[in-house]
Amino acid sequence: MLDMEQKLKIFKALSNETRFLIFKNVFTGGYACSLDKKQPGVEVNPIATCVSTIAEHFNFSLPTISAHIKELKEAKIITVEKKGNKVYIEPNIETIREMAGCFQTLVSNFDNNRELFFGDTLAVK
Amino acid sequence: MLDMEQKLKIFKALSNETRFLIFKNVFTGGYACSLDKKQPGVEVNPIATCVSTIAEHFNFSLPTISAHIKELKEAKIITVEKKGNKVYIEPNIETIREMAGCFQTLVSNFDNNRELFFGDTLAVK
DNA sequence: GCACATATTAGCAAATTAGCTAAATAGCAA
DNA sequence: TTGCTATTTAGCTAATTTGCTAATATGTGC
Repeated sequence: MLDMEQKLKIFKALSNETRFLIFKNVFTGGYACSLDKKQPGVEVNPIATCVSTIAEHFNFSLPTISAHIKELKEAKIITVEKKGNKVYIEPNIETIREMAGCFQTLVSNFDNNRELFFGDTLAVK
Repeated sequence: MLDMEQKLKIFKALSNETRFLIFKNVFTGGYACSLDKKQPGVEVNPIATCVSTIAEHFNFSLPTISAHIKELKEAKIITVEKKGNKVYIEPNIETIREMAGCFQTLVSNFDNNRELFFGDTLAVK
């Protein structure tokens, strides 16, 4: 279970547009690591990518993107794995699964309380 | 569907501890409006509360809490309704339902892609 | 070793956020 | 009207965040 401190980190990490876009692309596999194109034999998760590849997609400096990635890592939204002189970034789906569960629990409890109190159900639009 | 701008607002609103605690208490009905205790006949949602009642639970000034509530309102996490000279705060469950859906979609797509690619399923811990 | 590629760290400036008090607004009620 | 309650706005300071460049690892390959 995610404690409050961890949830706050996750919300903060995802509240910045640049970090949100990195998150989006890491999770939906929007990038391929340009280095892997040059070294097709290297064994990595096919949706992993690396810092400089992500940075190519933004008009920000590499250190800036590196710092954003660090924050996503500390929020446990992504994991990083160093191979050679590259750092591969991978989605941490378990954290997202937990977030889905937290929000869903809130919704279920709310609907259930409503039914208990009012004896009705709230129509979902 | 929540667009990116709206999602960023929601994440930012929930990234601050004070706002997170207000959110938590509004959604789980932790508070009763002290004013309603004095006027038991008034017709309000039983889990609604008002700004000064929420502020009683924090060691911050009323204007500070008011500003936090405004940010939760602009993120559409809560709704506010003015009745007389009081502002009642209610949870906006639809936004939370959408968030649950967004995270769940991400998880489902991820698991599905994994199955398509690797032919396996990821055990949920 | 030397050059090159990848990434992080350090140090700085600008912008934003989060808190405060005082003042203003708005509704209720004597 | 006057006073009281509830809330917001204005103006301010301190802290945090987000960006940069320059410098510093760290790993690869000649």
